[in-house]
Amino acid sequence: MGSMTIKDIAKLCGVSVTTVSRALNNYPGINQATKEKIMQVVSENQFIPNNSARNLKRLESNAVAVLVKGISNPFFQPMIGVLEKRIHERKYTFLLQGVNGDEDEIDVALELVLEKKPKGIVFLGGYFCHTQEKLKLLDIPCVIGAVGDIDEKSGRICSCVHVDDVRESYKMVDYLCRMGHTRIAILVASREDMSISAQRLEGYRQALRANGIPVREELICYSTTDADAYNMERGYRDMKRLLASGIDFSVVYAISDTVAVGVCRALKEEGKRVPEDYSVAGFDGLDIASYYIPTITTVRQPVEEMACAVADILFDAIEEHRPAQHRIFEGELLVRESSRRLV
Amino acid sequence: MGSMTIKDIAKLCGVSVTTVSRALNNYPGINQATKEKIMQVVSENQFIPNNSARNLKRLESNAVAVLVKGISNPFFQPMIGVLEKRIHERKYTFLLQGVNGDEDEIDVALELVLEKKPKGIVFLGGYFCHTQEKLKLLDIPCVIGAVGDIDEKSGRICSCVHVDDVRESYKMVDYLCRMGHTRIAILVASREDMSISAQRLEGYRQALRANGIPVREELICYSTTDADAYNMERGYRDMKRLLASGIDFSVVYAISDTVAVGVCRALKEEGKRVPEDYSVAGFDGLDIASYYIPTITTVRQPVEEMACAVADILFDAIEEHRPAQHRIFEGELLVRESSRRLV
DNA sequence: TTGTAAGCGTTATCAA
DNA sequence: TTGATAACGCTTACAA
Repeated sequence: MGSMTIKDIAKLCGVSVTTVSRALNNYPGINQATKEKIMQVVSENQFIPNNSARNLKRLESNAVAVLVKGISNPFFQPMIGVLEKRIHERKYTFLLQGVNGDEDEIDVALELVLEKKPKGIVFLGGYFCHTQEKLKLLDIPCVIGAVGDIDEKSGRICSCVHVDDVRESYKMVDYLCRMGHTRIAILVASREDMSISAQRLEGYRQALRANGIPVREELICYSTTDADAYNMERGYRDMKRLLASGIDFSVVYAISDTVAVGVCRALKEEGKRVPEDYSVAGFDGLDIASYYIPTITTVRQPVEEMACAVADILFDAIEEHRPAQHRIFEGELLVRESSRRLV
Repeated sequence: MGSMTIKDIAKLCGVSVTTVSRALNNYPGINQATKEKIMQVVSENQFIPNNSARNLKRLESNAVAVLVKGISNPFFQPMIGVLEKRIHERKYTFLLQGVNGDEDEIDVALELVLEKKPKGIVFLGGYFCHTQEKLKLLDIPCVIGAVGDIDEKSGRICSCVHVDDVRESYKMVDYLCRMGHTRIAILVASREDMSISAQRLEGYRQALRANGIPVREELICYSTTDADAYNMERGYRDMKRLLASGIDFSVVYAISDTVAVGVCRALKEEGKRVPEDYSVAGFDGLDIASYYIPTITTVRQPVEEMACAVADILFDAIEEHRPAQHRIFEGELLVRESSRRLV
């Protein structure tokens, strides 16, 4: 049978729809006995309230939405976990929604706001270059997590939490230089990328310059596609290509730890030892970087702390009406087995 | 200003709401000029239709929902990717929703059905032991992906696509036995688990029996918590514990490849070589298993094919009204560097 | 080709 | 403590 409505329940209980609604929503000022009776009929008939009708009528909800572009990115997994926990602790409903690669996250958010009326939104992933005008339309507290810099004007509307990708990347490359490396290959995303990949590349350039090492374009290896720029296969493929090219280098710095894993495997298969023949470095500080053999030198982003900050800032804005905040976290250079001093 | 409605647009254009609705929904029988004018006003004012109102009124949508319990499980990532692609190809809207660990997936689905009226649902993850009664309430085509066996009666209502976890696990353990191993440690989920972990353990028991090897309870290592039963840290921790216990074994069979990674790392740190000192085997056939050093012996589940089957079965049910189907896929034993014959 | 008006299932307002 | 009733923003007969 085509699912019950609140009216059917009202009829079955011999009360009005208002009373049923009150029972359903735990409103005060309703007779305990009436309420119990209603709730029993509700569960006997497995009645489920229609959320569309609720959302349509309700002026506000108690939800916080998390929109993730690239939900398969392992970097976001601990973030999502922490966010879920925090949001629940604060007695909000946690709304997780994936954003397709070809969708505009703000458009998705705008629809969501009309539909579900969340109290706040967290954006994870994506590029995030939106006009302030569009951001203003959102009109509820927003925090962007771990997407690198956003432009200054937008920053007054949206909070953001991230590491300084240029600086952290600089840290890594500077370390490699100090270890005596001068021919440092880097695996970045596509040439068109304007996001974290571009920033990490900028850090690379700055560090080389600061160490008096010329930037050699042939050592910058761009991904041909944007889709798989961050996976193991990509690192594997490009590493094999790099080795075959005969280009000389002593260390490979990969845009992410997953790519670094592919790099290590390719080296292994070509009979090269890490770090004896080539050093390898990654970025992010994923679990796999510390469980791989060899463990992989990386820059750890403090994901859990960052996720906590995202939540705190959002709730500050929701509950205390605090203005947008920007928190930049310090990454941690983790020197591990995959890199060594060049003698 | 508090967001426009279709009425405002109608007023601005000097037409009725019906006409606006027609323009918005690409209905036939509307003057091209009127339509263009309306669409211009719509975009000038950045009008966004309210989905709650739409869903409330509409008798059906064109969406297919994918509900994932444990969205961070790397096993589901390629599945989700393929599903998204297939669903889009068929011109359906792809709805991805996470289900919290403590939520009942059917309850979530029931709400969703009322709210969004999808044409079909895919369930990934979770345990899936629901009464047929409850499943019947859903009343739209459902496919359960990769969750192992569901009980027979439910099977008439829901389709399912999976590998035979008992048989595949048997395959792995039988292989290990044939390689001369008799002391095979296994890392499974918690004692209470009734899902894939229990089935893989059953396959282990059967294979040992078939090979005339007694099942030794001390070689069965249960996870203390259910939450992290499948991650690297868990494998690492339990492996260290197992080594410290002094229990004798020649191979460790982990419930998943991620756990196997943790196992390998722990062995490495204790100065043990894989496979010379201990063999290691995993399950699932994740990318990392083929990129790890050593590459990890595993049973590959044909995820992409399985995801395609999920989609095909669902669309068969939606468009051709075909009854529930069950497809059991064959896993593939991948013998790799992490295991060896015991001499 | 366009408009009028009746719902969709709920919550909010007000009165009883 | 309860109930009538008017919205919420949209789609869809049906009428013009």
